[in-house]
Amino acid sequence: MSRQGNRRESPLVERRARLEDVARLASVSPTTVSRALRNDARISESTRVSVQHAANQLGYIPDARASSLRGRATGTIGLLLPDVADPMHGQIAMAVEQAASAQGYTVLLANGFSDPVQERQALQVFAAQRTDGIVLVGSMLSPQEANALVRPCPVVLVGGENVSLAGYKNEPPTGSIRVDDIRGIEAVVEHLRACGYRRVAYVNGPDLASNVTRRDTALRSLANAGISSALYGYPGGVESLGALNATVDTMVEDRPHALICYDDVTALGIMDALRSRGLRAPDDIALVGFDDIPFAGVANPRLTTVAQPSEEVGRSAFSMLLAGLKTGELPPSIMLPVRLIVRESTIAI
Amino acid sequence: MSRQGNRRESPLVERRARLEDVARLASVSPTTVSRALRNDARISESTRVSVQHAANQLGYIPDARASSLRGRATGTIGLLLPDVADPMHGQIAMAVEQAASAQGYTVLLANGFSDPVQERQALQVFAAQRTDGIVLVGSMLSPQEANALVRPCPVVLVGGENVSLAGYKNEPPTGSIRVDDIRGIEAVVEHLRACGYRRVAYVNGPDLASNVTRRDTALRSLANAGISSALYGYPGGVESLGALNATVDTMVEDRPHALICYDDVTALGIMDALRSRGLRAPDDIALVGFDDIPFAGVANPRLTTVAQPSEEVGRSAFSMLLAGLKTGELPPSIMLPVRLIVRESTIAI
DNA sequence: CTGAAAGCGCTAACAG
DNA sequence: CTGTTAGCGCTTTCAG
Repeated sequence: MSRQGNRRESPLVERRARLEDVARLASVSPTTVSRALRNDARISESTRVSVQHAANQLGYIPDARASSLRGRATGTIGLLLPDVADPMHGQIAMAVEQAASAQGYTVLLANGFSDPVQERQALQVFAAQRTDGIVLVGSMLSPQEANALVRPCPVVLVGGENVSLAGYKNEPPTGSIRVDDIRGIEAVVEHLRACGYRRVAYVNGPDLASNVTRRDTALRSLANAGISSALYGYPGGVESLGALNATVDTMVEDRPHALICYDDVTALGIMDALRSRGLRAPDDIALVGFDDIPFAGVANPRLTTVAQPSEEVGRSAFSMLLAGLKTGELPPSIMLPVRLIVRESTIAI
Repeated sequence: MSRQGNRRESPLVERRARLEDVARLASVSPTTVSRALRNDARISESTRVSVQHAANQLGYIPDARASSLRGRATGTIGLLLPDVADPMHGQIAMAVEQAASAQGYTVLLANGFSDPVQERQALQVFAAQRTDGIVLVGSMLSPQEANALVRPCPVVLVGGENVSLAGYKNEPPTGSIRVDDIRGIEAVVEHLRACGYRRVAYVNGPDLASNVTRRDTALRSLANAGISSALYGYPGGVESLGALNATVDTMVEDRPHALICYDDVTALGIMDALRSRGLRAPDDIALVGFDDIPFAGVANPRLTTVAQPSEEVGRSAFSMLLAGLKTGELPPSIMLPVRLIVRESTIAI
């Protein structure tokens, strides 16, 4: 009975079946069981059936850790994003998980909360778990640091890197996915110009590449269009929808004609704060968001925004990772298109 | 050099450092390294320091699979919910992950999409990964089946079980978390009664315990209050916000005074559909939701709803699981309180 | 305080 | 077509 002979035969605490238990029940060797269960070609049909039967009878579920230890891959990927509770990130997470599980991969999830310390910890955990690959969304870490932390595990970057100075300009040529923030904002500015707004402000987001790109593009395009511009501070994420007061008070004084907000969550929060002060979009101040989260379309007024294909971002991230896993090299970076959706929060004046 | 002697000394492909590499560099045995790195009490300070140094130098990250294989626990938990992209589930997921990682646990995420087949697969994956415990949110499976699939892994149930006939009445006395749907809906009905609405309808949700409880309670309370009631079909989740037309057309004909919706997502979708038809809450039809997702408070009109403590649900789920892991027995089931939040979508008539 | 040896559950060589 | 043997990287007895 091999090395297992000293194991208790009638354990008081329920024990999971092992390969050897199945082997014994089916009267074959563990190797044969292993092969039969994985549909190895060189196992006879009759053996396979009896092994399957024995396995079912015992409720045998192979230990993924043990097999990955001997084999190569773990069949797991790590997903690190700022906050799954955020609508945009939630959609990306959903899509990544869906794509991954369709290919037999399991997703380890971690929230970084835009905190470099927490992000590093999460990456270390992924490394310790030996994930086959990692999807990193909206990280505060430089691609270099992230890669170094988990090397040689491939990492796909979504939404660019931390922005210190010109850091965001030299994006990696490979394994990175971003959305066309520049064209999106350019379309917004053109739309606002066509509407006739002469004083427009940008409402800042967190220190991520996407925000910097959107802000810089907005300010530049506005200048090019001869529209006067201003900049407001970041009022906080989805958590603090009611805590925008300081920023909004300033707006009420300045009374810009239109606001380009970093994202929809920000725009919706401001829309509400404005309403509390008796102001309504688009009549008093026009409002534009970014992302097109599901609630943007049912806000009142419905929010004009730049739609980004969040689910496709998630799917692409996983398939890029999968390609990297198979070929040993990550595919070239891609830029996903966005689309201006004009709704009710902007109007020609 | 022990059994590793046959390994390539200069691997072309970068290799992760192993315990043995650290041991060699620090001139101690692997055992000592293992103990030093885990701060075992019986290692001298000097040894510990030099081992730490060697480990850092090599960028050593212990293999969690290997250590869990020899030891007992994997330090992972499985989280299965219908859809992380849903605001409510996203918040729960966030809270579970946050609580888990604070205790050194890693979360495996899976979306079940309210599909029993996908839920079973996900649970099998968790079992294969040997998660220490599982948090099951809004599952379609019976607690019995779920437990059987992953036994002996403890599972905490959130939001009750599949509902076939009276199935939801005998909830497990242990390891289960739910919110007080009954009191929530009773408060809603009382509020609507006080407002003076005489014809109220309930808008159905998916076949989950929470929906059945809310619906049954609504219908019963309405009858008790002498208010005429009706029932509308489930118009779909967050995905199909624009696809409520059939249901809404019926409403426009029937013209109930108020609608109690299964959840906020439903209510917000209906609010928008009503607006498309020129009807506005609360003047034409009053609207009540459930959950108090972040966007409920910034809708226009702001949505009257029953607030449930989603993040606390997530935290409680994890701490209940943790307690179960430590004591070997899941704590008694708990019921979390809810709170009616009256906003603008209902008003006294 | 430290080390040698024996596995955790499984799969990948090698035989036959 | 099937079985035997040796580990995957780590921790844990059991000896010093």
